Amino acid sequence: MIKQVRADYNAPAIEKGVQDSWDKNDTYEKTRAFRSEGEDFYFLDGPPYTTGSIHLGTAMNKTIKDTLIRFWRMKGYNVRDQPGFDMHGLPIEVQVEKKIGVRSKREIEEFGIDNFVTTCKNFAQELRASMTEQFKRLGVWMDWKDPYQTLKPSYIEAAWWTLSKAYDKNLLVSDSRVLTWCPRCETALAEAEIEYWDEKDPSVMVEFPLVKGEGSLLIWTTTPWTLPSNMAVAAHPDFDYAKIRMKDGERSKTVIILESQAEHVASKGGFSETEVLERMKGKDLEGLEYVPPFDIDDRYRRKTEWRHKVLLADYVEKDNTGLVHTAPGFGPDDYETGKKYGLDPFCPVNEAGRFTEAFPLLAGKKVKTADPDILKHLEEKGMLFASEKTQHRYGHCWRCKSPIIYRNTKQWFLKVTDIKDKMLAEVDRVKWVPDWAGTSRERNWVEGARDWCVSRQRYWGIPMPVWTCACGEKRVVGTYEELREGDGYTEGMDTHRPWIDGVTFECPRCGGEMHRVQDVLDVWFDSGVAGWADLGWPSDREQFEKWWPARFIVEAHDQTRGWFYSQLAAGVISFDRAPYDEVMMHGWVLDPKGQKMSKSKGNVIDPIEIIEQTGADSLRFYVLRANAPWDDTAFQKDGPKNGRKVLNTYWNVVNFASTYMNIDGYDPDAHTLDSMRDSLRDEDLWMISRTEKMKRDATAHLEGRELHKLTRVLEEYILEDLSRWYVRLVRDRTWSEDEDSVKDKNASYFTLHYAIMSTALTLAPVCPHIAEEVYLHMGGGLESVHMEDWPSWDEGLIRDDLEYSMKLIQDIVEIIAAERQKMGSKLRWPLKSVTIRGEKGTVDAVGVFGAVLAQQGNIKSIEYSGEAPGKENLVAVSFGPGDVFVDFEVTPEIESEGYARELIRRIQQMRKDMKLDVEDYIYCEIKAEEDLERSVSSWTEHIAREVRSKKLAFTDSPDGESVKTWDVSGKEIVIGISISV
RNA sequence: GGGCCCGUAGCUUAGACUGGCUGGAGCGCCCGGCUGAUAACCGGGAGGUCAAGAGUUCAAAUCUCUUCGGGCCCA
Repeated sequence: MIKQVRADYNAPAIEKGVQDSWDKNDTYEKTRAFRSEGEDFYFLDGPPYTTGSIHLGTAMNKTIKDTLIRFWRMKGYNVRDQPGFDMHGLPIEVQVEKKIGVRSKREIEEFGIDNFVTTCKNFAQELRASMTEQFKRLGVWMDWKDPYQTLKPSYIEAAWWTLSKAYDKNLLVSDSRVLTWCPRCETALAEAEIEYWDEKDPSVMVEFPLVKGEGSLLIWTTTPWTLPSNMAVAAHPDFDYAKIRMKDGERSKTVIILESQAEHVASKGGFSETEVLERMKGKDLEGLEYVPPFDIDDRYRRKTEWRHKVLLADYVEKDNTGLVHTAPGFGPDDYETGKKYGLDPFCPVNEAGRFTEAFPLLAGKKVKTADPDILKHLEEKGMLFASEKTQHRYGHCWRCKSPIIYRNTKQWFLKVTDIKDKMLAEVDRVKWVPDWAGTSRERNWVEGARDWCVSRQRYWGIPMPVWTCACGEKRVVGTYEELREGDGYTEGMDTHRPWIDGVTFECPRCGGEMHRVQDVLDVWFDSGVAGWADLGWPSDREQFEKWWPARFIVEAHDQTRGWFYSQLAAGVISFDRAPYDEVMMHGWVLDPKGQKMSKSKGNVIDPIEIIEQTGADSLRFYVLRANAPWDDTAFQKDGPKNGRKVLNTYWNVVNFASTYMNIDGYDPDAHTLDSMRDSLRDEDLWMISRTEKMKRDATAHLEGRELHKLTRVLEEYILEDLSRWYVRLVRDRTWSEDEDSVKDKNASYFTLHYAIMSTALTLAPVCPHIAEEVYLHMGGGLESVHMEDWPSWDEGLIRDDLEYSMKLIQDIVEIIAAERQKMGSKLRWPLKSVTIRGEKGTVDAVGVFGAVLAQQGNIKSIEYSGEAPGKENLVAVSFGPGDVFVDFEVTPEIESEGYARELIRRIQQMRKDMKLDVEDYIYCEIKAEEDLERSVSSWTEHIAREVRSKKLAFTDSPDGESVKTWDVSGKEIVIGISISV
C-alpha cells in the first residue's frame, strides 16, 4: 500500500524519525543478520583518533565507508563493519595533563602513573562515546556496540604478538641513534608526529681556528646551541675550496670556505675584498685539525683520532660556506658520519632539553633559549664571523607544538630497511584507487623508508613487551599465556603501565630478575596491527581464519605515511604480506578558500551543525558529489543546500505520486512490468529506459569507486528525467477521473512507482534516510530498503530509439519556448500549428512523440513534411537534424482557449492560496468584460471541470470566501470562490 | 632540490585516460515566462586568452615539453 509522505522535505525531522525507527526495530542488526549467509567481506575501518568530536574530514571518510558498505550489503555480501578507535598516545596524555594541571613527567609520576593512566583511559572512553553519537547522527551503520579499541587487553596482546614476531625475525633491535625528540613531552617522536612551520632562527657563520697555520675553517649553522657538542667539520670531497683573505679597510680575516661562495660569505662578514691564497679539493682538507668553539672536560667525551678534524661527507651542499659543523649527538647525518670516523656521539643535553653538567657554562638551561648566550660567548672569543636571523621550516611536536630537537638516545627500532623489498612487492600487488596512490605515492614513501623507532618514553600506550636482565638477557612476550609465567601476574590484570611494570621474570641465564623496559609503543604501531588485533588474534584463531585479510580500506592521503604504511610494515613482519587487498585514498575537506581547517585559524565548519540545519543526507550527498574522492574539496557553504535541492526535488516527486496513488488506491503489488506492458505509452517506456541506464551507470561508478559520478548520475536523473520531464508529461494522466482511462493512469502510476523505487534503492547507500522513508511509504516489501538487493537493470528495456526521439522533442519544445518569448506569446495560449521538416528518419522520430510535443508546446496541430510549408509569416528555426516552422496566428478559437486557460490558472492559484484539498469542490463567480465573457463561453464546462467547480457563473459582483481581482493581459477580472459543501 | 595532485565564467565545477560539431552545468546577477508535486522550475542575456608559452596533429581544454601559481609529502 502507498502511504502519503509529508508534504515538505523537513530533513532533520525525517532523519530523526528514521533513526528512531531503526533503533526501535533493530533494523541495523536485522539487516546484518539478513546477509549473514552471504559471501564474507572484510572491510577494515581505519580508527580515528579519539578527539571527542568529528570534523568534516571524518564525516566524509565515514560517508564513503558507509556508502560502500551499504552497497556491498545490497549486493549480498556478509560485510564485517566493525568500527575502530585509536585511543592511546600523546594527544590524550597532553589533554589529561592540562585537565589535572601537571606540566612534566616528574609531576605525572608524583601524581601517580596509575592515577594518570586511569584518567587517560576514562577520558578516552568518554571521547569515544561522544564521537559514536555523532557518527550515528550522520547515519553511519557500523557495529557501534562492539567497536575495536586499541586500549583493550586483547588488542594489546595482538600488538605484543606482532612485536615478538619481529623479535623472532631479528627485526626488533635496540640501538642508539640520533632522532627527533620533544623536550616537553620528553620522548622520541616519529616523523609522522612532527608538524613543520616557519620559524625565525639565528643564521650564523662561526670560525674554527686551525691548529697549524694561519686562518680558520668557517662553518654555518642555524642551531648555535649544538656547537658545544661539535666534534668535527664536514667537507665534500669533490668540491673546490680555498683559503681566502677577506679585507675591509684595516680589518682582515683568513678563512677556508667553498671558493664559489667567496663573494657571498665576504658580504655576510662585512668584507669588501677577497683574495685567494690557496686552492684545494675537499678531500685535501681531510684530517685538518682545528680548535673547537668550547672546551669540554674529557670526562664527558672520548678523545678519538678524528676529533675536531675535517671529515668528508657527500651530503655537504654548495651553499653557505660549504663546511658543515658536525655534532654526532645532534644530527642524524652527523651521527652516521661520526660513526664512520669513530667519533663519540657526545650529547650534553638531557631528556627535558636542558644542558647537563657536561657543559657547565649553561648547565640547566633549555637549549632552544641558549642561542643568545652561545653567540655572546663566541663573540667574546672573536669566533663569530657573521650573525643574522633567518626564516625556515622547523619541526614541532604534533601535540604540544614545542620545537623539536635532535638527540642521541637509545631506542627500539623495527628494521623496516630489512623488509623493504617485500613491502615494495606488496605495494605493487595491492589494488590502489586511484592507481597513482600506490604506484607513485606509497611506493615513493616506502622506497625512502628508514628504520621505524617504535619506543616512546611515556605512560599512556601499549607497554613494550620487552623484559631485560642486568646480565643482558632479553625476553619479548608475545601472548598473555607467556605472561602468566611472570612473577606478580594476576589473572585479568590491566596490562597497561604501571601494573605491567610489576611483572618480572626469572632470568634463564643468570637467575636474576628481569624487568620490563619502561617504554610504551608508538601509537602508529597500535593502529598498524588493527587488521588482526580487531579479530582477537592471537587468542581467537577462528575469526582470523574466517575474515583475514581485509578486502578493502579507505583513508585520506596523509595515511600514505601513516596507516597504509604502518599496516604494511606490521603485516609483512607478521604474515609476510600486506594485510589488505584494496586501498582507496581520499582527499581532505578544506575551508571554502581551500585552506586547511584548523582551530587556530578559526575556519572550522562543524558537520553536526550542518546536519541539524540541512540534514545528514544532504551533507553526505554533497561531500560525495563535490569532487572526485581523491581530490581535496574546498567545502562550500552552499554545498549541502545544493545537495538538499536534489533530495527535495525527489521528495516532491514522491509527494506528488503518493498523493494521487493514495487517492486512487493504487496498489503497486498488483502490477508487474509484464502485466502492464500493453498499457505503457512510449513516454513510459522512455522513462523506464532512462531508469535502466541510471541503474547501470550508478553500479559501474560504485564498482569503480567514482562516487562523484554516482551522485551526479543520480542528480541528473532525478532533476532532468524524472522531475522536470516525466512528471510534467504525466500530470494530465494522473488527474484524469475518466473511467476509460484507468488503464492509462495505472500505466503512468506503474512507471512513476518503478522510477521512484529504483531511485530509492540506488540512492540508499548515499542517502540512507530519505531512501528508507520513501521506500516504506511507497509500499516497499521488506522491513528496510537496506535489506533490498542492489537493483539490476534490463538491457532489453533500454530504448535508444525512444531516447533519441524524446531528445528531439525536448529540443523542439525548448526552441518553441524561446520563439514564443521573442513573439510575446505565452505558453498558455495555444499555437495554431507547427510544421516539422526533415528527412524521413527525423520526421518519424519526432512523430513518435507527436502527442507529447503538442501537449508540452501547447500546439493545436502538428504537420510533418519533407519540405517547407507554403504559408507565409511563419517563424522557421533549426532544431539540428531538421527545421521547425511555427504559425503564431491568433484565431478567435485560440483566443477563447487562451482566456479559458488564463481563468483556470487564476482559479487554481486561489484554490491553492485557500489551502483547499485537491479533492474539494468549489463554487465560482466571475466578473469579466463582455467580449471576454463571450469569448470563453464555449469553455465554461471545461473550466468548471478543471477547477472542480460545481457552479461557474458570470456576475457583476462576484461573491465568495475569497474574492480577488486579476489583471489578465490588460483586462480586469474579478473571481470569487467558496467551498462547496 | 625531489615525488605526487591541482589550475576551465565572480565562486564551485563537468569534459582530459580514448584529441573531433557551438567548452556543459550549479550558485550569484539582469530580463521574461510557467506552476494543483515543487519556498520549486523554464527560457533568454551578460560573464571563458580552458594559468602562460612552445610542440605533435587536418584538428588540442584534452597528448608532449617548458614556465608560472596553489596544495600535500619528503629532503
